[in-house]
Amino acid sequence: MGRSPSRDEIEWKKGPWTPEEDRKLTDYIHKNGHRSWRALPKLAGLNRCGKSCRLRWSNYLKPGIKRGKFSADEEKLIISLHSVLGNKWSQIATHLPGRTDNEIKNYWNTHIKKKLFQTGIDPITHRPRTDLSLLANLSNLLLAANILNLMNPLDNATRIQADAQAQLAKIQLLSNLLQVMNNGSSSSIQPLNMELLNQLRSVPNRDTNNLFNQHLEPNSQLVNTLGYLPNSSSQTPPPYNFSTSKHPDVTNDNENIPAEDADCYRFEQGSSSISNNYLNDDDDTMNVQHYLNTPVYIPAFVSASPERNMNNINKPDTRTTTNSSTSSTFETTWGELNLQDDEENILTDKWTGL
DNA sequence: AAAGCGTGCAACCGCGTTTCA
DNA sequence: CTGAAACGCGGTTGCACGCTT
Repeated sequence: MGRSPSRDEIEWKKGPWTPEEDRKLTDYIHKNGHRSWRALPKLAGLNRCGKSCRLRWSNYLKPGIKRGKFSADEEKLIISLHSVLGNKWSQIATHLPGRTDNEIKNYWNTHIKKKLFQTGIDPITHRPRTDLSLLANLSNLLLAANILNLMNPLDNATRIQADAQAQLAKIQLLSNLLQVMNNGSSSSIQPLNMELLNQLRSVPNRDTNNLFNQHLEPNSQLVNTLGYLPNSSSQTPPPYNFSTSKHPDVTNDNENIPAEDADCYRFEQGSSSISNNYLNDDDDTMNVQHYLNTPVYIPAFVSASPERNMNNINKPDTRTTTNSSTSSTFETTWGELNLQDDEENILTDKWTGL
């Protein structure tokens, strides 16, 4: 619908508010409230349109508005909420006391969006970027790493830098490749994957643990930022996406399954031990049946993905995990989840493993 | 020192929705 | 019921500020 501005409104003052105008507006609203924004400017002695007054009040002058830097928790919350609500800034703002929709929107556009993009996450879909330019950049990174290694094999500093760069490139590339390849998809992308995969294998790696053969920890930065691990295998994010992470209290002590191959851990009711607890390839998806209607302990970022009902997650438990190969630490919040009968197919259909 | 450039954010604009006479 | 006015929301703009060249 909309309404074209009347002649009077064109005359209103625009631009930044002066302290004097702020004082007039605040004084007036404290004394009289703001029943009619349209009538307010005249009554308050302001040469501003009602809309401008409303915006100034609700975004800046209203008591209780929190100014300043967003905390890490607030940032996480914004990202989580955005993954569910999209650009519904006013709805997001209702979950952040003291923050306005405008402030959250600005923070998203100037900080978070950029941060996610640099981390390789599409800020719109909240899934890893799989666009060709990104893959091309990674390809260049790998090439650079190769060149650095070849240029000066005896120079320790250069070698360390090249190794670090190669490691980074591998992690990013492998992560993206897996997402693209899991797509089951597009024949045009597959040859590119193979080419990049070969590049990946060709990068020299002086570590005794060849990264390519290691089991990757989930991208901790991504997980901590998003609260869940996104997956690009479908148009909409899948309800589940198992990671290789494990609860620190759990040791995989049976069936000769290497701990790093276990993807999902189940606590026996009334016991701290685990059994029949792994899902590490397609055949193991059958084991899902054993999980039905029993508590399953999985990372909360799995269970808290957008489609799931958050109420199903019990006993949140945040633990710090150390990646032994990189000595890096990251926090994962675990939760107990009761799978329902009708969720079996979701698990088996969406399960994607290395 | 100054021009150019990038960044962050307050404020504006346009349009959809709700309210009310 | 209808249409104008008011409100609310999301996208965009423009300016101040800081950094780089």
